[in-house]
Amino acid sequence: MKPAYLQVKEFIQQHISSGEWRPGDPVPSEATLMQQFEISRMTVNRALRELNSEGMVKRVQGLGSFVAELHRISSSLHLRDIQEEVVERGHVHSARVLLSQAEKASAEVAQSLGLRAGARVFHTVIVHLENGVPIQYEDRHVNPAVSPGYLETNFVKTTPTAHLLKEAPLTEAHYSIEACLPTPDQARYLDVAPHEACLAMARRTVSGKHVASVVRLVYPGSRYSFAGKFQA
Amino acid sequence: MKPAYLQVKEFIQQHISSGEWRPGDPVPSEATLMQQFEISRMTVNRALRELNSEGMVKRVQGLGSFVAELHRISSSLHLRDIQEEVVERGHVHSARVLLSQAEKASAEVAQSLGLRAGARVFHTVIVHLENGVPIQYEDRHVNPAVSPGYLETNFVKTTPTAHLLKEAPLTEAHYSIEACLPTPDQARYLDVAPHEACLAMARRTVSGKHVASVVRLVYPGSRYSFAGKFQA
DNA sequence: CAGTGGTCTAGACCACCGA
DNA sequence: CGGTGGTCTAGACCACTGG
Repeated sequence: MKPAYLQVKEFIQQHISSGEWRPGDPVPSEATLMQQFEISRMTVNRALRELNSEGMVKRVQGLGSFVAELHRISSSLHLRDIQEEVVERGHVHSARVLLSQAEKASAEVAQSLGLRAGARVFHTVIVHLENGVPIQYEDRHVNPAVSPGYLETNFVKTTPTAHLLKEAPLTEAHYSIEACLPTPDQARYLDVAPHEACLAMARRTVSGKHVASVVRLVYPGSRYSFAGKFQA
Repeated sequence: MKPAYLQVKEFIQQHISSGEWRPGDPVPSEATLMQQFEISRMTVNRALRELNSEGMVKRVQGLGSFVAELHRISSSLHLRDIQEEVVERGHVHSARVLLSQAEKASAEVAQSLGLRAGARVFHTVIVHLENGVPIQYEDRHVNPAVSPGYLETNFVKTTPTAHLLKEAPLTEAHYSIEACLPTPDQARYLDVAPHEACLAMARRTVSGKHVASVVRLVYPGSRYSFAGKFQA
């Protein structure tokens, strides 16, 4: 037997996704559902509370519960480690380190990392391969305050993403996905034509009070896509 | 005074994001937190249950609650109507209908829509503009069973997305984001150079038992990006 | 076995809304 | 005012885990 709160949830979801209850329509009140299902109010409350936090219904104190506007169908992207992703597909991950050094930050990099221009930062450029085929060009700048030992890491065995996640639990990350043409360097190391469209993700990760790292990930357009599922 | 369940949530979140409790570490049990906060078990349970559904902790019956692995930081993309999006930015949306007709489905389209090859489908191609500048080329095929009156819609005033959302509440949608070069047609109507990289989203929307629509949305790489925030 | 989370109840008090 | 949701309690029974 399914839990009572789940039965209530499914009952309501069914009426919504069948189109019988339209966005804006009132959902039966807690009192009504209590009687209908012969269960306690806490149980009904849980069902409605969860539907609310899932964006399925909207609740207003003193007024009632209503079917939510349905544009709110959403998807969750996850911040994944490229190595983990490749291994999960049953393939072999390898990496080629093109650069790994300390530098003085340019104005732009300093700004993104929340440091003053000219501050010492770590810079790595790594190409990730799946079964020997290049799939990601990773150009990363790291805040030394967050990971002092960053450059001593063996980036063939562990990725910067994995290392930084372990070093500094991150609290948030901003990203932007865009299309671009590869730079000559990127084209060479990703093994794509100079005019082939590429997918790029720019990402800034924050750990506590510090910006941990800024990175530009470039993927060959012909060999990579972000896929997912929106779900009600 | 903040609700007790929220205080417990924040207490735990603080210990996690400060790095004091690492991924895999056990979180205090319900019984412990009951005593510590002098509140009932239901309240503690709610706090932990919500943290669990938010991906912050992982709970195992019979074992305990643990700090979740932090790769699970995620972002929520929303399925938005382009018109709504433009208006929200305080700009003017307009549209140019390049094609709007019934057709016999090609094998590929029929497959995506879950119909037999040669079945009658609706096909629209529309360019969306923001303040007169083209930003999206929308090539869409619609299942007539889901929206029989689709072609009678005035697509200058309302978008296919808005119309379909209203017509058929959707239950899920699959998407894939990739980089591509524009076709000659797309380049012309989006007003981009033939070699400029573009961003494309392929999307298949499902309403109940039917596939409602398949669409390919092409954006000029220089004028559009998907941005967002991962959050713990 | 003892400890954990999963679920549920019957009642309670409060804040908010509209009439 | 009555109806709504927001929160909380003290207890209960169950299923699962480990030793």
